[in-house]
Amino acid sequence: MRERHSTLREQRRAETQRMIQVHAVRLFVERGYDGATVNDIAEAAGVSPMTVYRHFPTKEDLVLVDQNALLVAEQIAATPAGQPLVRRIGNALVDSARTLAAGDDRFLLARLRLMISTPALRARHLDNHYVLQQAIVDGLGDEAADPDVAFQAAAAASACLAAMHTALVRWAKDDGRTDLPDLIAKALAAAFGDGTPRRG
Amino acid sequence: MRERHSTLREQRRAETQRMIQVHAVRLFVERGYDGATVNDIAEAAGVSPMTVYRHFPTKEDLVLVDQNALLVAEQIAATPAGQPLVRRIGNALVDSARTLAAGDDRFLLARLRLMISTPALRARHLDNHYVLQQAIVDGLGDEAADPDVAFQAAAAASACLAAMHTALVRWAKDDGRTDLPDLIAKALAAAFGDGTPRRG
DNA sequence: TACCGCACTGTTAGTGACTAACAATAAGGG
DNA sequence: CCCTTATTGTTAGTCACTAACAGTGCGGTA
Repeated sequence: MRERHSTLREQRRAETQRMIQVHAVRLFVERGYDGATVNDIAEAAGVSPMTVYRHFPTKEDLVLVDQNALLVAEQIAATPAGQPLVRRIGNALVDSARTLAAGDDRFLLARLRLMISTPALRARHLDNHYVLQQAIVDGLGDEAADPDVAFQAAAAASACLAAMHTALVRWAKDDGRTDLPDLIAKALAAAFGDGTPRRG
Repeated sequence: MRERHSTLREQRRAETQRMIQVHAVRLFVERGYDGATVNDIAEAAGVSPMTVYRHFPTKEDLVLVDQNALLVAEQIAATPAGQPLVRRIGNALVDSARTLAAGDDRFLLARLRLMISTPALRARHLDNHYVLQQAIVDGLGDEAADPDVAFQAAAAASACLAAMHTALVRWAKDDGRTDLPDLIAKALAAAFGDGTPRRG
């Protein structure tokens, strides 16, 4: 069989991956992103440097890896096509932030702070938004069959994501005390007009 | 004297810098970004690799270096404070694009295509927008004294820049045939509402 | 239970981006 | 003409990242 594969193997793999990332973020926080080499992280995690690279293709991925990205694209594609794009995308972002903020907290915050303060990480993080934007437009499918519509959707999506990023920065600056979904809603409102996306 | 410095020295420096960048972009287009090493570029430009690094701190800068960035921030700060932020920023972006498109063309297009297709360059390019956003907010000065206003301005600015980036991508895809300022205006309209940016 | 395939890991050697430190050259100002 | 200094070249080194090969243990199979 090819399906229904390993359980113990997958567990081990996921565990070492988690361990590597935890030690990486810890060292980055302690010494700064440039102050900790991949070899340091490997040693701290008790694995070989090569193993680190097999789990995280680049050093940046040690901070950036995160699965909730594509979730947003699906969420948008699932929303009814009636409302304007910025509202649909905005609502999806706020909702996904709600589920996101429900999870961990300190670890996410530490990673986010690293992403904001380290230029290389910040750049990659913003590029992920670009990729996500493409996914959003692709997820619209037939709705964006017309190139002009696709272009408008891309513009709206990237604008929404950028506004959300501003909220993330603010959230990190406030040490996670403020409500993230609310903050995102405020950022969207500031960019697109009062009360446009969402309410309540 | 420290001021009113060199003329010949500055000319030589600017010339070698331009030469390095021209050869770099040419080689990147020919062989791809990863296909041309900094040593290759140095050899092509007839300088030592170290000289390349002194003019362009990173390999990415060989494509990204561009002075029209800060121009936008000044342009926005110069606009009257009456209208809403997205409109002011949008107008400034359209205007700066107008002056930008008046200059060269093929070289700019080649660089832009590299920035879009190469993940590392695309990431850095987007990060430049982040830096520019900060500059825009700082340029508002007293207007953004209130943290909440500054936050809203940041959200609006980043959203505008993201929309502009979408226009740049489209422009590059159209091989520069369409009118860039017009395309940016369309992207802003798609994101922020029909007609000229914003209302209410 | 014994066997075999494959996922995971470690080791080694290498490339390429980037830095630090020192020496040589040439432009600018007095 | 002399002194300062900006610019460049050279060397040696660090670090992120890759390719290739070998060892080990899990997973299914006979």
